[in-house]
Amino acid sequence: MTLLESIVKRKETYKRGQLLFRAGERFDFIYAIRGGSVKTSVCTPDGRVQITGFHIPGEVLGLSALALGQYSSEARALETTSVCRVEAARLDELAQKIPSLQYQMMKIMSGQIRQDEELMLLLGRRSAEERLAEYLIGLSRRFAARNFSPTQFNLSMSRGDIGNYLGIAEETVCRILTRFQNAGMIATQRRHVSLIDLRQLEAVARMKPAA
Amino acid sequence: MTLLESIVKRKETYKRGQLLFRAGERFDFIYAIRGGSVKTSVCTPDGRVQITGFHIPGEVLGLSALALGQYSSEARALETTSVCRVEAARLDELAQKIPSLQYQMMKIMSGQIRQDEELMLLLGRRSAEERLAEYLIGLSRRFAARNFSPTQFNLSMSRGDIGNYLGIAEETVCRILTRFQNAGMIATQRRHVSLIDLRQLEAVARMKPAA
DNA sequence: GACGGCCATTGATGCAGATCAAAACGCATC
DNA sequence: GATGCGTTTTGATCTGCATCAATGGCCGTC
Repeated sequence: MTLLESIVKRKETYKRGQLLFRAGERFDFIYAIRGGSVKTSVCTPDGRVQITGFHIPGEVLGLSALALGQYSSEARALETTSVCRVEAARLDELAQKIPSLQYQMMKIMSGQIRQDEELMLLLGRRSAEERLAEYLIGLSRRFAARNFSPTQFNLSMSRGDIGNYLGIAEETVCRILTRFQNAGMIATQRRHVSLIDLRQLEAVARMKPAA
Repeated sequence: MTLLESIVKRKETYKRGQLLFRAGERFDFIYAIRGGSVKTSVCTPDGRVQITGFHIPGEVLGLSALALGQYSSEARALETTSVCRVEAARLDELAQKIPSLQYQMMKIMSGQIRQDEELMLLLGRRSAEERLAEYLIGLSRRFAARNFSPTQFNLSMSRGDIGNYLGIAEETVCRILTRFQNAGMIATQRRHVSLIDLRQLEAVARMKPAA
């Protein structure tokens, strides 16, 4: 990633709500996020949408387009976001020059698959409370990894987005957040969240009898 | 894939229920399925399981292990299955000799990501009936691609497996299959399925108001 | 060919979470 | 600082599907 960045200097910024790419479009670029955040989503022919991920700086978007030469999902900025854009056509060239690049890309994709598997597990087998607890913990970890506070952060996505991502209704997200708050596990005010009792949150995320 | 097969001749066979690899194990091999079928699954610390895919001949397993050097999921034969096993350690060597190999692998992974996104859409946003209809249609397509009958086939997985994969209960799978049968869309007897009215099935898979 | 285990099917009941409805709040614009 | 819109929150009701329970069918084993 940092490697890519050092090679290709093409930067772009997107404002909240702007599209980076949409599903079906020709695969021209991969995107490395430098600042801000992005959501990716897929949709059914009849218009229902599933958000497949929220992406923060340091992550790479667009590689799933490789197989068919067109993007499989759409990507939209959640806030003002700056990216580093790399022409897909130049990737082959670059890979020739930098042998480790292809390996890096494979690692990224491999990691994406792993992450998707986790999400499937979440969507298929867990209660709404577990999903939300897991979600908050996951965010906390990701922020920690970027040297931000793991216990105090701002959500760049709406309750509706969170619900969609987790496969639950917007209202249920609110209700459960309230429940967590009453239990003294978190505090929220609008999009700002404080995780107060991470241990208890983890207990919620991992409880329930076996299947 | 065929490329791989031509290079590395290491073949193995597994009987119904045998493990190819399990989650957390060191990443030693990738597997190309030659005959039979395999299910892959991930699980929560507390033992709940989510099946992430059913795999048929021509498909490659294990690439998601690349990122962390260990398998993220487990793979188990659904019936007698023969595979072509390639040492992970040799992949780098091979990639040096055959430039297109890495590209092929990336394509496979990219395709896997795409497929996972579809499954997430399925798990997150669709009713049990739609899921099952979609599932049958998907199987039909895959069989057709391998020059098997797209309307008559045997399921190598149990109702329980199907339910787990689709995020619904075993009993619900049965009930809906019965419903489809009563509606004249399919006929089932035990693991043999005939798709009678594919058009109607497609209608079920894609209906319902938008979100 | 009878026993035992697994898988499939069907029925009855309960609940988590969707959906519908409406109020309260924050934020941007004028 | 009033207006209006999008977001969040809370309440009431409804329902799809899980869960519990029981029976029946198939297949392998002795």
